Amino acid sequence: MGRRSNTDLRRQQIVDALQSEMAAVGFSRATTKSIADRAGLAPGLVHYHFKDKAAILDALLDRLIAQADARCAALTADAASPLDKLRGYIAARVGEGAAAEAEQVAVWVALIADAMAIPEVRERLSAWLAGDLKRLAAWFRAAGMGSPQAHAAMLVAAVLGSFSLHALAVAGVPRGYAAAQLRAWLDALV
Amino acid sequence: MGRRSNTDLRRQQIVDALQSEMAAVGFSRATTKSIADRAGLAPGLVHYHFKDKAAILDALLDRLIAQADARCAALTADAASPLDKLRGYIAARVGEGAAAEAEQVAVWVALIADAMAIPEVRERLSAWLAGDLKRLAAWFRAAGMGSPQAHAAMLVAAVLGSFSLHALAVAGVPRGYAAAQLRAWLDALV
Amino acid sequence: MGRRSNTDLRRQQIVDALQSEMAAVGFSRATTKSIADRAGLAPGLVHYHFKDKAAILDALLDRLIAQADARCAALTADAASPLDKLRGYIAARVGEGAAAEAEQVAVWVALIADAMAIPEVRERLSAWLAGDLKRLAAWFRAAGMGSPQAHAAMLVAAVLGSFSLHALAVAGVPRGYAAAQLRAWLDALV
Amino acid sequence: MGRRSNTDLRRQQIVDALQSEMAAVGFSRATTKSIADRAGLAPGLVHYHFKDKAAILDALLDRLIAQADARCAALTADAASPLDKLRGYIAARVGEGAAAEAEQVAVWVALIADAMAIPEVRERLSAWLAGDLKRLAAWFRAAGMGSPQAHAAMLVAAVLGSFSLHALAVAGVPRGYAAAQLRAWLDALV
DNA sequence: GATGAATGAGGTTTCATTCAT
DNA sequence: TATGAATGAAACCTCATTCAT
Repeated sequence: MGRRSNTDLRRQQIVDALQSEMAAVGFSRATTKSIADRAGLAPGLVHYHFKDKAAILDALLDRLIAQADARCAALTADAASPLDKLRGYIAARVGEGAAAEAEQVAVWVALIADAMAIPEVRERLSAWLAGDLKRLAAWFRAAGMGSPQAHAAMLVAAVLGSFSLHALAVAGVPRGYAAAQLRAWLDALV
Repeated sequence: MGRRSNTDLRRQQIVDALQSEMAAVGFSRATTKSIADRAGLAPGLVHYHFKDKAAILDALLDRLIAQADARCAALTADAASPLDKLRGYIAARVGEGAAAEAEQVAVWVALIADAMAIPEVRERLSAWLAGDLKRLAAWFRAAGMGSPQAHAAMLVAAVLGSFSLHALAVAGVPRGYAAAQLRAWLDALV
Repeated sequence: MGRRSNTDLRRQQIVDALQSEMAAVGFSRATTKSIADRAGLAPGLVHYHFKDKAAILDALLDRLIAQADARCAALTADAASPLDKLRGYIAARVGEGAAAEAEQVAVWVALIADAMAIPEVRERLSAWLAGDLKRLAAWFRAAGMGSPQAHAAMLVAAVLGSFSLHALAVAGVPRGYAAAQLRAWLDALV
Repeated sequence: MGRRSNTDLRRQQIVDALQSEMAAVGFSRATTKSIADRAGLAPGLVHYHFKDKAAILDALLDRLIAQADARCAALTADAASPLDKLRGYIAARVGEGAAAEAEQVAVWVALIADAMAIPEVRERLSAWLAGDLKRLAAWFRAAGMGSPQAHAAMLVAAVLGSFSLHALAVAGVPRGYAAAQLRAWLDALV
């Protein structure tokens, strides 16, 4: 008896819709109605499944971080050396199809800007990146390089910056430059 | 003979205020009232001096680009070699006091995110960065390096990314890492 | 032969829940969901058993009036004199455990306020109180007192007011003052 | 230069409108639109002058309490004895034209019900009534009567209850019964 | 130029009610 | 009977913009 719950599906749809909206117009320009429309749902339903707009953003952040972590884990798992782990990280972040979808890249850029205005988001992103930084620094150290933290910061910065450049669709940016350049930089450091 | 016009002063105050607001909450969360308050002016006055909110953003963009260009010009003007010009660029963008003020950095990050949603802003930023890219590529080429466009893109990406990292206040980022790392990268390229 | 109907139980549960909600937040702030939650039922079930929110209120009013009447009847039934009937009324309304439960008192106060906005409720309450008034006036008259209607009105007013005072949790109100004071007032009238 | 402020006038109008709305339908049924309509103002203007609905209620409470206090002060000021002060209090609360306007009485009844659901309102009302109670008890004591607190509570309860009875428009309630009855009760106590 | 009130569209959220299962 | 998702109207509030003074 009773009705089967489809909450998980609906939540996914709504989070998908927010992701698209954020890529297109950012978080504060995304309206609950535009999200509902994009998801093909009635406006009220959005708030049936999420307390408020911020909760959808939260769920999206969960997902993006999980995806990024998974991708990174997959590409560093069977790395033989710290150096290979670093290569895996680069591939995970800016390699083929890494952020192949322009949408995902745009979302990250929007997210970073919004993070500054929404404390909770800022803290989550900041903490997550700090974790990446720490892990990268450890690998740089294990690979016998000096100033591992500076290298780690540079690497993360380059990744984030390549997202911005991509999102802005700047003319004159060669295809696949980021992965190639970062790998070359890494090799030069050894 | 009437009073002296103070239009320029007022416009500056308003643009200053928008800059602070954008650094704090981004463009779409900045309200005309919050801008007016921060400028110490009455709300109505904002629209006397600017057609609408977008016009203030336009003026801010004018100023930010002019400042960045001026700084870059100053630090590359008397560079003897292409390599020194590149060093000048790095210093201009991430050197001591370059964007020393957290506010300016935050504004750039916000601007990039907003750019994706406001076509006019996106085109201006994109065109401006494309210009930087072109100039940098020319210098890389003149310095005898291969794939100058890729190097230029990497350099710009690293700069933008260091802004994001700074704006997010990520823990574990060493002070002044960006300038040092980019200079070392440049030297290694030679 | 189907299952045994539990409609009556369900209706009771729902009315109970509305009573609690009204005591806590009043009728218009009580939502069908909050009522369902408190009753431990699914939201949809509320409207299966009641046409709409107003119908639950109606049922609650039925019950509250019936309880109050029953209590009054019990305490005046074997009164020997009109004066004893009046004493019974006082005991029924403000005596030990009369509205001992803060919840019931709060519900009455909320009900009276809502009555002003919901014509049907107002008419029912008004008619019911008019009946009380009439009965009380008859007893006052039978006890040989002048201006029986005024006495009756005073008595009812004092009862209702003591509910308000109780619901507001005003400091400095002695325990059990209402019954004591009203009995003394009655004795003084003789 | 500039525009003369009319904030005080507007705030009064808005508070007036809320008072009427509350008398008619209570606080939670009063909508910002209905308040604006009644005040003859545009909806947005309400929020220009008040942060939110609760702020209007706050201002209304300020005014109602001030009016009630003023009336009480006026009628007890030149009382020769504690007993006369008590008579003044009764006149102030339920005397001729005291709450002559049905609207004011209805507002008080609505307010008491809402008080239970809005902590801030409850505390203000509760504290204010506690103050009345204290003052009344002092007068009863000064008049040489026993259990002054109980008498004070009874008096306040009777007043509040007479408001409820009035608001409900119960049939069979004699005109002016409250003042007469309470005066008689007071005399009998001596 | 300057002030601050006024407007009204639109955004977020709530919720009574309906309905598919 | 029962469940819980779905709907859409309406409530509250925000804010860019206009306008009277």
